[in-house]
Amino acid sequence: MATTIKDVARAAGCSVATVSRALNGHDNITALTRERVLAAARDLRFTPSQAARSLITRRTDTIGALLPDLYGEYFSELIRGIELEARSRGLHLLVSSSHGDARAAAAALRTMHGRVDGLLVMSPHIDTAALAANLPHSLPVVLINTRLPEEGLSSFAVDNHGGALAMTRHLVARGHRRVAFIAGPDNNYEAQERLRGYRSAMAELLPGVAELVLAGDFFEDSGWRAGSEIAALAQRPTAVFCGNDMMAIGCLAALAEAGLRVPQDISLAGFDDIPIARYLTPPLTTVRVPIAELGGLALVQLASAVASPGRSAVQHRTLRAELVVRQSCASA
Amino acid sequence: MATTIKDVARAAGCSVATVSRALNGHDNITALTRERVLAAARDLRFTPSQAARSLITRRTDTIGALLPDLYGEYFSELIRGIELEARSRGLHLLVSSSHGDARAAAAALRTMHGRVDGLLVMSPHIDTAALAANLPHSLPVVLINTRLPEEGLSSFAVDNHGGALAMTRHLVARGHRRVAFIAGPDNNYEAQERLRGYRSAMAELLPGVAELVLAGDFFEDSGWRAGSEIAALAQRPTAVFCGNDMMAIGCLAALAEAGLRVPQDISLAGFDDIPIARYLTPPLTTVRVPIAELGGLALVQLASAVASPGRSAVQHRTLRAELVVRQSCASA
DNA sequence: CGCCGCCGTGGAAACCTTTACATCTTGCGC
DNA sequence: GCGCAAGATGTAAAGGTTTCCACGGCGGCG
Repeated sequence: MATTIKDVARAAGCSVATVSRALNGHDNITALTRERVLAAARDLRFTPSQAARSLITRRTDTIGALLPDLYGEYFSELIRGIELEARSRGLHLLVSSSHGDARAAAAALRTMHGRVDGLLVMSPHIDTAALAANLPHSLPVVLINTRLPEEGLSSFAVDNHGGALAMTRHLVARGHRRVAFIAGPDNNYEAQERLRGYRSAMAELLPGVAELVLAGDFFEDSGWRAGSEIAALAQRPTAVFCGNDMMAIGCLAALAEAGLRVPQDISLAGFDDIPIARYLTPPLTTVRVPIAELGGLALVQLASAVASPGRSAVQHRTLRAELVVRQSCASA
Repeated sequence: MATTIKDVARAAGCSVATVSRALNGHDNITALTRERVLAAARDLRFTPSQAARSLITRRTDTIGALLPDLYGEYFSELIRGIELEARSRGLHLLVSSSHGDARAAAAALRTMHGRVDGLLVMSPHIDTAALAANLPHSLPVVLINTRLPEEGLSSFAVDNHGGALAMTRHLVARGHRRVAFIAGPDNNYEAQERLRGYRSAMAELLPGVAELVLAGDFFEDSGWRAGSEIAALAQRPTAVFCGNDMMAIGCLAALAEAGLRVPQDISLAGFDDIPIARYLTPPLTTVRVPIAELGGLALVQLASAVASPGRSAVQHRTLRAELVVRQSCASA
């Protein structure tokens, strides 16, 4: 970055102001001058210092995404949706993961401040106090699947409760009475909502029938462990509803290993409809969550808030989660 | 960002220089003064303007990652490996995807310049001319799985050829003679190397036996299409080696749909060992590529180059790709 | 008891760009 | 042909931080 706008000005034989105007496509400039400047800039391989530029323009053309993790298909999809919209708007993407830790999230939030024009925050961790305390109030923020008492912030979420309700109803409607649920992390808002959906449906449709909830953490491994546990149960459930697809994948492997056929011996359902869900054997019955769309929508909202501060209305949207019936569930 | 270092100085009753020193942990400052400054900064919720800071320090504490895509388990793993190391070094991560287009990659490279201290570039697209022309020579760059004539750049790669060789040999050793290969994109360097490995092994071990190469693009869909094609073949191969795991997943689904059992009726192998490979039914025999490690190593090298420019030696490393035998392959 | 040196602090320059404002040129209308 | 307006270009300030240099005070050593 040895070459600055001054060098270009000297080479083109004009002032730095003219160079700036030529490079930024202002129109009050002669075609000839512009050409000379562009040529000089090209020759010198000049790229403006973003630091100096954003110091004066107060824009970074970058948005920050704070996600709980960057691992697995779910976040991969989310990032894809975000990046796609960001790219089409000429915005850069700064990613950071909090690893489920609210404190780490708060720290990341602080260091992002000043590097980005806006923030996309997904923090399903239920301890949102630290988060709220560190949300910059000078920056547009859009929340994704995050429960925050804060009012003034736009938020996009998925109807986790409704989705879990629908899936549980579906299983019960197909004759299952012993339906197990593999839960996500305790302190995770989305996991709680899905669990709540399962419980509502069970209480509603099968009053008196005991729930069966196994612990999990949204990763494959925990699904595998829960699956093994289920396979060894004396009173084995006829259907297993996993809190997300990743755990369903692990569970499926454990069930197969235990000699159980899905769906003939036991039905299996997931949640999220990650891209590979349809390619499992058997293809997984799950709840479709428009992950990429979720990220895209959030970015669009954020971009508009960044573009016209104060003029873009706060928006709360809950995306529908719809049942996707494939072949991993049979009638009991 | 209304509050600046001046405000803090006024509140703490000292000069901006002192505030700067206190905040940056310099030691030539009284404990009392430091405490006063920190308190003032906390009260005012002060965060330094990164733009101003990096304008003078010439550092952004950010590294850019230019990847072909952000989709799927492979890149998810790669990003995870990168982010983990970046986070532990206090570096931020700016991601961008080129969608396999060399021109887009070049453009992204240009706009990243000035926003980052160093660049991690993965561009398996074989048309590297545009890429090379746009690589900033003022910034440390580390290449991942990218073939570039450029000498002075550190690079990390995976032994795609060796891995494909080993897998093909494994299949032949188990008695397979009709081994199909589902290739990746034509213009992709990694895909080419894997194909070359398959061809070398076939020519070496089964001279005179025809190769069977089907087109693919590294995504599930293409694996599915190739799988359907294979299932319908009169002279059906006894083993299918997929250029990556994603296509293997698609292929597996297609084979199952056609009523073929894996591995009893047909063997299936993949490449990459993405996290879910072991959870497929049957667990996928594949070639383990240390994806996260690859990203991590590249970042470590880049970070050291950034920290001490000119002092860090150029490094070329090829990571071994090792066979992982699971249950998707049987003897012919 | 006096001087030297060190430590803590303040002032100001430097980083590089954008943009408001000033200045100059040129063309057009009267 | 002169004046005015509009358009092109230059000058300089501003943006917020870090750091070099200078300055003042205090302690230790002679």
